[in-house]
Amino acid sequence: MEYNFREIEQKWQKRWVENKTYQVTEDATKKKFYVLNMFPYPSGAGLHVGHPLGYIASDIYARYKRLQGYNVLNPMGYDAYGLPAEQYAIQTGQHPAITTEANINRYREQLDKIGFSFDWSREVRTCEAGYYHWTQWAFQQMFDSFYCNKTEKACPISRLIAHFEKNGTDGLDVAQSEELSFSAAEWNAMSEKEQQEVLMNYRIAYLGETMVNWCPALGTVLANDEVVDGVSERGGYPVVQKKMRQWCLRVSAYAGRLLEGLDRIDWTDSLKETQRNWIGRSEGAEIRFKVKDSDLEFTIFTTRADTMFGVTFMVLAPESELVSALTTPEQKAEVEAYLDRTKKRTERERIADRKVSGVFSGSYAVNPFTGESVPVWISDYVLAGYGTGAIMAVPAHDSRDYAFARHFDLPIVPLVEGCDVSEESFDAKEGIVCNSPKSGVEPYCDLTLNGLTIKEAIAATKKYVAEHGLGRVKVNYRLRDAIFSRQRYWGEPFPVYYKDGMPYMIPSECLPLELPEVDKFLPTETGEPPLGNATRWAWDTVAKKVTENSRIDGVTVFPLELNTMPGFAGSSAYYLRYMDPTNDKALLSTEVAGYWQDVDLYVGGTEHATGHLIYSRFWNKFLYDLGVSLKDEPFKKLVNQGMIQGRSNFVYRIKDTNTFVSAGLKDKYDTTPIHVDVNIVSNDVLDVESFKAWRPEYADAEFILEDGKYVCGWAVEKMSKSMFNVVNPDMIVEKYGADTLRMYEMFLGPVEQSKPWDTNGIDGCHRFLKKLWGLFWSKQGDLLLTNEEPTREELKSVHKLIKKVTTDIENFSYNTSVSAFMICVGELQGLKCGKRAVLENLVILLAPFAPHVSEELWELLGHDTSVCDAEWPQCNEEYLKEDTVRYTVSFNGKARFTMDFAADADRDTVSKAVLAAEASGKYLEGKEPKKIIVVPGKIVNIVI
RNA sequence: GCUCGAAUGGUGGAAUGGUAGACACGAAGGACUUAAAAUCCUUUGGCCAUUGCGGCUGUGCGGGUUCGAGUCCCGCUUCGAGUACCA
Repeated sequence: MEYNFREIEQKWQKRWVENKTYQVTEDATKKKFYVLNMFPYPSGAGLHVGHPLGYIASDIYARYKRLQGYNVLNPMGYDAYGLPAEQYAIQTGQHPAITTEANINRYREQLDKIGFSFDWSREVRTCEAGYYHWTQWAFQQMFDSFYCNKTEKACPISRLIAHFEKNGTDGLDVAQSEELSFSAAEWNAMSEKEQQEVLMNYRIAYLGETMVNWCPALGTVLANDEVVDGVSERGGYPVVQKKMRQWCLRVSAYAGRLLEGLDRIDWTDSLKETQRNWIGRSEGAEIRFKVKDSDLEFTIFTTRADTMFGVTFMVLAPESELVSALTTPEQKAEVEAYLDRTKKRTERERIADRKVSGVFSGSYAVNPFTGESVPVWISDYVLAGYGTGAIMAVPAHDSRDYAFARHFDLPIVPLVEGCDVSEESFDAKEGIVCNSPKSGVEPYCDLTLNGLTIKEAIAATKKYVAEHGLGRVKVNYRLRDAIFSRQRYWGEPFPVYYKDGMPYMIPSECLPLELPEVDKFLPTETGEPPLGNATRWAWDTVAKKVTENSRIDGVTVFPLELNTMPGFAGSSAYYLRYMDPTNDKALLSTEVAGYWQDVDLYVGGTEHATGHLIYSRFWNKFLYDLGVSLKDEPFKKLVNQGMIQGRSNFVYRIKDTNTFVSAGLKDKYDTTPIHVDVNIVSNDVLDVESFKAWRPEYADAEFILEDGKYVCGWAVEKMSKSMFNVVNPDMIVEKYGADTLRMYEMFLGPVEQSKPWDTNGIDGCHRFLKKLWGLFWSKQGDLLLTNEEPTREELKSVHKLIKKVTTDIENFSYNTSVSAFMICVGELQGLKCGKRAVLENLVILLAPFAPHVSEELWELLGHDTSVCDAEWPQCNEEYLKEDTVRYTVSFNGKARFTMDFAADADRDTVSKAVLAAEASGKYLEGKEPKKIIVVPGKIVNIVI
C-alpha cells in the first residue's frame, strides 16, 4: 500500500471544512488557550517557504494544547492596508481593494494547502469597514481621554475640563505636550476654540505641531520605526525633517508602564532589551540656569548632576525656541546662517557626516553652583526632541562635548581623580570626584563633592538641587509620541471633521466612516493628501452623514480629515477582535473578553520589536484603562521565529564566452558567477537541459563538467526573486505533501533561529512518513494491525517518545521532536510492531506535526472521530527504567563522580564498589570515610 | 560606540557539568533490478593502525574552577541582530 499523500491530504482538508473541525466557541466547561500569529500583509508575491515557518510552529502548539483538552483559539486574518497596493494603484489605476482581495485569495489558497487548524470563521481584514469601525472608535476614545500620572491611567477628558473649571491648572499631574499654567477664571473666559486648543495639549490622540520624518518621494510622513538609516524602510527613499500639524498618540505617557510591564511577560530577553532601549528610561535632574544680565532662564536635563563643577559651556538645539531669545544682535547674522545650513541637511546627511558644527549665541549662562558665566552655543548635536533641547556641556566627561570643546577651543575641566583628558573624555561613571569645588577657589555654594564616588556625588547633587529649588529630579524617556497621520489613500480614514480650524469627532453611532472613492490615488495638485481628490468627503452634522464637498458651508456641513491612519493602527488590537469578530455593538463583548482574556502564545518575527509590539502594548493598555481589554499586557508569551533565508545557486561563465564551468574547476578559469534558479538545481547539480531552456541566451550554452555533472556553487542570501532562490510552498506540497513540508520546516533547526532553506534535506522527512505508513501495511497491502499486548521494548520506545515530544513541544524544540519520531519509527520497524496500543499513541503524538496522515492512520486504527479529539498520551516512567542505574557519588554531600550499576544491585554491592573506587586513593585524599550512605534516589554519600 | 546573541564534521544541527557529533542530508561501497526509480544494508570528525584489539587528537583562541568543561567563570577573536549624537 503506497503512501498517497495527495489523496490523504485532500480528503482530510475537505473533511475539516465540512465538519467545521477547527471552529471554536466560548465553552465555559473547558480551559481556554489563545494562540496567535502575527497576521500577514498579503503581498503580490504570495507566500514563500519561509512565511509558514511560524504558522506551522504555532499550529503544532495549538493542536497539542487541543489534544490536552484546552479550548484553543487559533485565528488568522490579514493586515490589509499597506503601501504596495497603493503604489500599484498609482501606477495602474487598479483600486487597492481589488489588488488586496486578489492577494488575500492567493494567500488563502496557499495556506489551505498546508493544513493549518485556523478557525477561518473568525478571519479579520483591517481594510473592512466592520473591522476598522473599531480602529476609528479606539481613536475617538483616545481623543476623548487624557493620561493621569497620579492614578497612572487614562481618564475621560470631561474630568479634566471639570478640573479646569474649578482649579485651572492647579494641582494638575497629567501627561502633556507642554506645561501650561492658567487659573479657573482664565479657563472659563476662553472661547470654545481656545479651550479646544488647550485640551489638545492633554488628549491622548492629539493634533500636534511636530517635527516629522517627511518622505518626499512617498509624499507622506513616517514614524520613527519606519525610518532606517535616514531613509524610508519601504523603498529606501530619503527622509527630511519637517514641521507639520499631525495626529499624534501620546505613547510617551505610557512609557513607565510599558517598561515595567516587560518584567511580567515571558518574552525573550533580547526582545525585552530591545524594547527597554527603545523606551530609554534615564534618571537625572532638570537644573535651571539663569542667563547673565537678563531675566531669562532655561532648564537643562542631565544624568550627570555630579559634573556641575565642570560645565564650561551650554548648548541649545537649533530648533529650540530659546535660540531666538538668547541670540544677541551682534551674533544674529551668524546664528541665522547656521540655522539655515542645518535645516537644509536631511537626517541622512546629519548621520553620514558627523562633523562638529555650531555657533555662539552671544549670551552667557550662570552656573548656579559656581557663579561662573559660561557661553551658550547652538549646535545640531543637541536634539530638540529629547529632554529640554538644551544641555550643560562637560567636555571632560562627555565625548560629544569633548569633540565640540576641542573644535572650538573651549576649556576642559576634569572632575575625576587621576583621569587623563588630554586625548579623550573620561565618560565612565566610576572614580573619585575632585575639583568640586576647585581647591583655592572661594566656594560659591555649600556643596562639596570631592572624595565621593561618582554615584554618591550624583545622588548628593540631586538632593541638593531639589532642596535648594535649583531644579528637580526627573526621569526622561527616549520613547516619543507616535505620529499617527499618513498622507495616503489606502488606510483607515479618521472619523474627524474640521470646524473653525479645530477637529471634532463624528458621533460614534455614525461609525464606521467609510473610505471614500477617488479617481486618482496621488496627492492633489495643491499638495493635499489623496483623499483631497474625493468629491464626497464632507460631514453633514444635521443629517449625520457624509455628503458632497460642494455643500460645505462651515455652519452645518464641514470638511472631513484628509489624512488616513498608519499601518500600525489596524494591527494594534486585532487580537482582541478575533475574540468577537462579528460584534457590531462593541469591539468585543465583556463576556467574550472574560473568556479569552489575553494571548497565551504569540508567534512572529523580531522585526516588529520597536513597532507593532510597542504600539499594540500601548493600545492594549489604553483599552485596559477603558475596561475593554481585561489584561494589562496582551501577549503573555512571545516566541520569535527566525527568518528563512534563501540558498542561492551559481553557475560560472567563462568570461566573454557562453561556456559554463563546474564549481570544482572554476578556479582554473576567469569566470563570472551568475545566479541560477534553484528550482532547476538538485543537490547542487544543475539540470543542464532545464538551464538551456531557462533563458534564450543559454540555449546553446556549453558546459565543462566534473564527473559528468555540472556542480553549482551556493551562498546564503535573502530569499528574493532577484536571487532566483525563492522556493514556493505549493511546489513542495505538490511534490512531497503538506505533512512532509511541515515536518521538514520544523526539522531544519530551532524555530527561533534564522537559517537557510535547503530543499535537499527534505527527502529524509518524506522517507520517515513513508516508513510510518509502512508500519501499518504488509508487503501484500494488507493491514497489519493486531490487538496483541505490546512488549516491554515496544512500550519503552513509544513512552520515550511521549516524554520527549511533550517536553520538546513545551520548549519549542520541534527539530529534536522530529528526530525522536524518526528514531521511534525506526525502532518499531525493527520490531515489526503492528500493535494498536503502541501505534495509537504514536499517531496522536504525530498529529500536531503531520495532521493529515495522522487522521488517515487514526481512521485505519478504527476510530470514527477526528484525531483532533483524541487525548494526549501520558508517559509512564515505569517503562523507561534502564537496565543500569547511575549513582552519583558524593563526599559530605558534594557530588564527585558517577558510577553505573545494574538496576537491581543492592546497597551492599553499591557500597563495596564505591569503597573500591575510593581505595584507589584518588578521591579521599588519605582520609578514612566514617560511613557510606546509599539512599534511594541514586545518591551515594560518603561522610568523612 | 553601547546592548544582546552566536561560534561543534562536507552541510543542517544533537548533547539536566558525566561515553561529543543524536537525527537528517550529502558522499563512498554493497544488495535487489536488463536498466532506472524506489527500497534495504555497511562505512562516514581528523590522524595513525587496520593480520586483531585499538591508539592519539578533537566543540573559535588563551587562562581558570572541577575527579570531570562543548556546557560554568575571567580575558580575547570573529560573525550576526538591535540601537545610535538620548546629555
